[in-house]
Amino acid sequence: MGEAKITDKRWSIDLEKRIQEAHYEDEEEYQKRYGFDSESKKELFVIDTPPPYPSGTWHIGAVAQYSMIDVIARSQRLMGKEVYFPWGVDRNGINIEFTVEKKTGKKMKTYDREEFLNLCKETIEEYTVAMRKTARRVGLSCDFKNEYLTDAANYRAVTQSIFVDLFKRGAIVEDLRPNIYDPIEGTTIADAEVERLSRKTNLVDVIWYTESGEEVIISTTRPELICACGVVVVHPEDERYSHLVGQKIKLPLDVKNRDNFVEIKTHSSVKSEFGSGVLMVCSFGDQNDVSIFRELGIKPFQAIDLSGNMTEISGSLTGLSVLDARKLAIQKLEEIQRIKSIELRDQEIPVSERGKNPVEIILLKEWYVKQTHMQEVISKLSNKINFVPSRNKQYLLDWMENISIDWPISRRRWYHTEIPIWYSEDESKVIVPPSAVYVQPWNESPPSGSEVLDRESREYVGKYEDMKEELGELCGEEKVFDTWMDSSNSNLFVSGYLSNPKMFERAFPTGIRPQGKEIVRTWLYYTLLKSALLFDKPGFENVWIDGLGMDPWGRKMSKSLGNGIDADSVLECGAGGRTGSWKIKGPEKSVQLKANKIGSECFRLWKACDAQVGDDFHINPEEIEKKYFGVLTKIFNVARFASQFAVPSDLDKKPIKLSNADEWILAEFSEVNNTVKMAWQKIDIYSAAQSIKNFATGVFPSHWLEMVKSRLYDGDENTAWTLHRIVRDLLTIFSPICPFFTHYLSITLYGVSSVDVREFPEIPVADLADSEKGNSLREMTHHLISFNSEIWKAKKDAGLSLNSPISKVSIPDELSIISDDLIKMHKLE
RNA sequence: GGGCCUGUGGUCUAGGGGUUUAUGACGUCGCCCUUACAAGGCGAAGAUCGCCAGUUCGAUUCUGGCCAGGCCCA
Repeated sequence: MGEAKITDKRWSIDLEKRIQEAHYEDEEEYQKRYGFDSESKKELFVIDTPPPYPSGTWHIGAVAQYSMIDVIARSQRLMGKEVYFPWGVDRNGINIEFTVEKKTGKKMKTYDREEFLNLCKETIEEYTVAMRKTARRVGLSCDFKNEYLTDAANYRAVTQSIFVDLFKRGAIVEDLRPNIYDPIEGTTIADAEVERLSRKTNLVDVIWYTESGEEVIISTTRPELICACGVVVVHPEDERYSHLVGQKIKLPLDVKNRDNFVEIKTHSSVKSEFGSGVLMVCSFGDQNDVSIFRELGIKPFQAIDLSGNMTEISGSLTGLSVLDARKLAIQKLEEIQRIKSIELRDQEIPVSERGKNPVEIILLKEWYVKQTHMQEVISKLSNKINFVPSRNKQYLLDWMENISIDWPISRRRWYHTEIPIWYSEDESKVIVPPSAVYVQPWNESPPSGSEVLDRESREYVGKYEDMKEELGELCGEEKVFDTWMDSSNSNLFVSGYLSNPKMFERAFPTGIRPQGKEIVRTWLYYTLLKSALLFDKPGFENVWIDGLGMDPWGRKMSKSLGNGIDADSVLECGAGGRTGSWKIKGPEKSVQLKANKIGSECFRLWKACDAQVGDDFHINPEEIEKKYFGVLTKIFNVARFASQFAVPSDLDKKPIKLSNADEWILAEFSEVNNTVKMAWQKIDIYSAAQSIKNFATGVFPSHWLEMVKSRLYDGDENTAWTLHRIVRDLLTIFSPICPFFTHYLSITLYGVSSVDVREFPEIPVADLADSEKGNSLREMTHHLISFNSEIWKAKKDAGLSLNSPISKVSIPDELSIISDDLIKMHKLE
């Protein structure tokens, strides 16, 4: 026995930060530790890290989830796999465009396109820096050196190449479909940009006649859209009209190039009490019209053109603006005595956020990925994927059930990946770039190696270089991709698609997709769709779907509720002696939460132990500290205690003769070890964490250590071997959860870091693992626990201190083989 | 508004028609202090397993409805 090698009295946040900083400082060593070798002979395990979107603050729930992804990465390394844990940042999209618009007070389309892109890039870079810092602070073992950015050329090139590939195969089509459009600004807008304004509008009751001559009143605020009416609907339970269902009804105004009769059908969205209870459905008066057209499978008419004027089908209204057309339509209906009444009403009309212009839903030519035919295929392929937890697969299946239209992938925005296509002057041919080359068609000509394809048949026509002259003046596509188009090939990108075919061969399907349940319908689904379209394979071997971080009462954290908790404040709580305090709005009143020390290790331990994967979890810093910092203290002290005894020279070689007590604890530990190994295999963090915690803070220190203390003090080398062997391996199997904590202890005690172990430890006690002998030893455990309790209680009842002798105690038969140790432990006489 | 997921002491969790007077942990409350330990020990309180019906000899467990929270869609 000597001086304790571990001199710190306890784990502290300052110590944690020191270790962490050293860990990340030496890049070479870091790379050696966590880098990825695609040519390794080991099994490759690629993690499709969810690239976070930098938007200022990183949600603590997401950080918690990320720390668990790190646990997965580290545990798989420990299991001997070659793990690629990439670090990516998602930077495409409307979010950053909005941020820049807000910051500068200038709308995107008032900028020069290139200038705006540069502004976005600069701004997003600022946010990215903060995110990288938090990623390290929570201890992620990502490959930071090879950071990928979704707005970088190499990433966007993959998105574009996949587009070209799918386009050639006919899996991507152009089509006219409804979009929200601001006719004054001349741009598509997203749902998020629509505002509602109250205005006075005329509600016109128009008289229609059915084919059998029956009069039907239909109320509308949009009489100019009668020409785009595709169907007239009534509520299925409205008895007043049930006899009309199935009949045809004549449009009351003249139209051109279309049938002037439409059918009367039923739809549950009709409000019978509104007006006459009969609704004309036009393409497109509002979003409800869109969904009725879609549901009933009716082909929409294009009544309004890109400049907001009426198209040919409106007959005599052609060329008029929407407002003028409405006036004329009313006038014409009056002339033919088809107006029963006109009432001025308040109405909420959708306008564009920017121009306050009434928006229209119009048909626009956009790009779509065909997906309706793929549902069965994806469903079958997903049966080959292991979902953790399995029940969360249901989110995916339910979503796929509901898919009825193709996936629109084009957007009229800027800070996104460009759709890589040019059109020939006569629009009959398209030019696409070669694979793995990033292009900006709005800004440049096709690069060398581009191909010319027939726009309709997609057949190869020739090389761009050879055909330059005959193609005429090219028109580069100005539209960009929906950002899910980028995100949905993250697994391909990180698995080496295009960049490393040899690796891709081995690494795809990607090892695991970890993600939150809220984006199963987008990220997961679209990724599986692409993997299915491109390779007819499932995208992943495993999909790990976690719940979301909630406030201490289980509510969503949001700015408006004032119940958010900043991730950095929890990770830094306790650093430099600074405590943490959070003022949070509870359901009734504001609550002040306080904690002295948390840090990354405690935070990770909490998430691993406290929240089963898949369900939403409550985040309360006070509880994180109260429940889990003590666990760290306990394990720290076990290690500190062990550190005063010399480490036997060969921990791998079991001493020839071990005492019964030592064999017993080794039998217990080998079972824990097995449980943990199985748990890591099944990506079951919770079970691994629980069994490590229970052993390390329970039976190991309280019962075994107490029992063999005197032998340790007496210099029993075999017991010292048992002690160190268990402590060392315990730190190793614990290292995925608390890497810096275990790194520090293991380096100090054994000179080897537990985070560097690349083979799951096997306790050299095969005869004690899954054997009769082992079982009978483990059978002893509960007898021992209750016997110890009895003695401690007896001493307490007798008013004796625990280290004073006690007499007249008989050791139960079950414990006879360790009676010597028990006598010493309790000073039995 | 629609679909889906979840609902076990204050918190997290095990279980899954009767051996259940419901598992374990943390927290809480007493009492005591022992040489790694502000996770030391002993003890106590605390749950009609969200609510209501149904199936059944029997339901926390199965079915349906409702309620609450969550996610997504509109």
